[in-house]
Amino acid sequence: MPKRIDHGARREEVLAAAVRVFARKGFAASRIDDVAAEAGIAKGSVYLSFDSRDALLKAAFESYAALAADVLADLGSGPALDRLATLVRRIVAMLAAHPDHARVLVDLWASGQPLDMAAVYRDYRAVIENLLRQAREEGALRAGIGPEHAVVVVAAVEGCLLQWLVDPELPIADLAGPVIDVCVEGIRA
Amino acid sequence: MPKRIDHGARREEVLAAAVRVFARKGFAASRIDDVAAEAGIAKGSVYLSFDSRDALLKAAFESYAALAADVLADLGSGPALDRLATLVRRIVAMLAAHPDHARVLVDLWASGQPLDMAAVYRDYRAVIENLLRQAREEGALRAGIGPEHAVVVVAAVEGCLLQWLVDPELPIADLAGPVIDVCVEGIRA
Amino acid sequence: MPKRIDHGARREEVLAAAVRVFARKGFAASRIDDVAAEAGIAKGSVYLSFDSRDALLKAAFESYAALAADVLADLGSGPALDRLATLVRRIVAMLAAHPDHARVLVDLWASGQPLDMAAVYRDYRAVIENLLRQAREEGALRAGIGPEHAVVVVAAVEGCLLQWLVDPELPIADLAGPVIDVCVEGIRA
Amino acid sequence: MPKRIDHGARREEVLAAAVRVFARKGFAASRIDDVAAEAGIAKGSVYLSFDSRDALLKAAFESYAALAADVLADLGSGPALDRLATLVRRIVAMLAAHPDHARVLVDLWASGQPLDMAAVYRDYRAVIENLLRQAREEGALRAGIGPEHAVVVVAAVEGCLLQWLVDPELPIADLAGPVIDVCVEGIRA
DNA sequence: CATGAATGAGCTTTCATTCAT
DNA sequence: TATGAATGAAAGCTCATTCAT
Repeated sequence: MPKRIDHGARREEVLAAAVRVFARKGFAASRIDDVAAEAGIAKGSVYLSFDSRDALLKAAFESYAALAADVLADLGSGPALDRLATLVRRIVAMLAAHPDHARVLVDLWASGQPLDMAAVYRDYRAVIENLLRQAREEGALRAGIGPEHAVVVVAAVEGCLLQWLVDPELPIADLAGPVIDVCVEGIRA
Repeated sequence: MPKRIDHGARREEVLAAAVRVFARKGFAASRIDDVAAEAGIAKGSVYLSFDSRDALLKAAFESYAALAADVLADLGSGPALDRLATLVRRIVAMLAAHPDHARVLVDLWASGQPLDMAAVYRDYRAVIENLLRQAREEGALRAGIGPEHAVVVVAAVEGCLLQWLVDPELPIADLAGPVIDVCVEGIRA
Repeated sequence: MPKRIDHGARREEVLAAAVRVFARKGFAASRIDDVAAEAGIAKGSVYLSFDSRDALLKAAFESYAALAADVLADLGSGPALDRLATLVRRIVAMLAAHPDHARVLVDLWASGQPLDMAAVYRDYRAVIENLLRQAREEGALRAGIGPEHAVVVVAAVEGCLLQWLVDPELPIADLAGPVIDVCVEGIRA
Repeated sequence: MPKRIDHGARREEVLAAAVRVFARKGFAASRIDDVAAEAGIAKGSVYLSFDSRDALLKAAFESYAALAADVLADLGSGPALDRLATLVRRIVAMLAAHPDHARVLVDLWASGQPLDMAAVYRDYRAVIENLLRQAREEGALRAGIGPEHAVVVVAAVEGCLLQWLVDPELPIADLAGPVIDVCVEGIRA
């Protein structure tokens, strides 16, 4: 077997395999053997890239967090509520484009502490709070709506994700529109 | 330990203990020993009430589903959107009143087992679709909003729940208001 | 529930139930619950008649040993080889008449020490050695045959039993004839 | 512990250890731990070679069946009854040479599992039926004796085995002679 | 580096036995 | 006496992790 040139690349391959496996059977039912088989390497070799089974889940988390951070960054210019609509569309598109990562989210939610999911949602809300603050300054916001409603916008998107995860029949990709109808158009002045 | 008279009552006690344990450490990390200790009985005695560890999770699911069904039933009379607001308030109140059951939800979402969470959300959406249909008939609905936005309303509530589960700092009990602001008032004609 | 008058009778009932259960599923797979259910009493009540699960097997052994002893006793009068033939017929008839007891024999054979199966076969051989000794005195025995062939006669019968136990298709009841052909007629002078 | 090259060899070692343990304490009382200790490996390692405890018993059965098949094959030429005598001698020699395998036989008899001991004895009888048929054609058989007496010959051997298993004092190795006296010489014309 | 045999802690589940009623 | 809920010691099996090759 040839020696590995790029440790990082192998790590990515293994992680990708792990995410596929976790998505397929759930983290709890996923064995290191499964991940190794999916990656096409030996069980022990998984440990060359990751310290433990939990480290794989942590990496999957970080991988998702990076995806999410990408989406949250650089929303362009224009009216704040337009940027909010763009944000919603992008998140939904991202989830639909990475169904395996999305599926792993339930395991991340369920996995106790050491994964700072709270921070992910805190950042998420912070971005939207900012948009709402700007929309308020632009006078674009209906009375009674303010940054404190960011949690509801996040909820609408993540709640759609959740329903899709629980019931794959639900067409996640088509849900950006309805969410925007309610959470963007519904709060417009 | 004395003889039990009521098998059903003991079953409820064990289930309640299990739900507390699952809420505290997550289902994956919960041992039958933990449940037994929490219930104050011997490990083997858990099996007098439940066939297996998985059966405990299933029972927790059913227990939650019953709670949810209660909330969905009997929304009173009055304008449909008022009933929708009531529904949202009730669900949030129910979740806040049963934080342990709520915490177990992530395990139910993550559980690969045949728990039919999908049906729970399907029923949930169906109730709201009806309310939206009635609101439409009452002429209470803004243009562009219809039964197909039920998924967003469910999402807003479940998404708040999710954020709370992931970050217990978030005051779930205070979130009914914001959700109603957006998802009820925001869709009003 | 009425109180028991006759402890011994209840003991017999339980033992009979146990023998049926052991015959049906083998001792290893037989649970105290099974025996209790078969006897129509509660699990704990089995312990009123027997000290332990092993005690049931021991009792089954003693029960069989008594059956066997009965057959060996009182073979009537007449030429020794005729009595030997009678003995063989009786043993086979006894086994065929008590298939449950017979089936339990394999568990008795397999069950290690504290059951003195060795003594049963020792007694068995002793009786036949006596018959062969008498046959010899009667001049009824072929040259080269003597009391030391008792083990073979016992073997022929028990070997038939064994084949029947392993393969219930085999008609045990019809096997006395062939055994006598070989083991009685075959050793006649 | 170093890496194993030959999986099959390790399997044989574990099986041999298992047979020794089963012979010593009986299958019912044999723990996987015991087998592992006897084999000098860790408990979990037993499962690298065998799927379950029952699989060990099945393998022991197959191992014995192979031994038995060897003995039944290739009885040489010569008069059928001489070959029958050879067969008896060989079986007894085989049993005496493999006392552990022989001891496990009672567990195989008692095992409720689908081990098809019946087939072993069926084959066994078929071989002897053939020999008796040939003896008949050779005119070597006493009147009244025929292939239907094969069961008795098998019984005589297996019955000796049984008595030895139940009472190890009995000198199995010396029993071929008496069996032949009765079951071969006794049926000769 | 890569491998996969070996390990053994840990977990679920079973069930003989006890004993309060 | 009769009951069966309660117990808890066992035991089978799994699988993350290690490490000799």
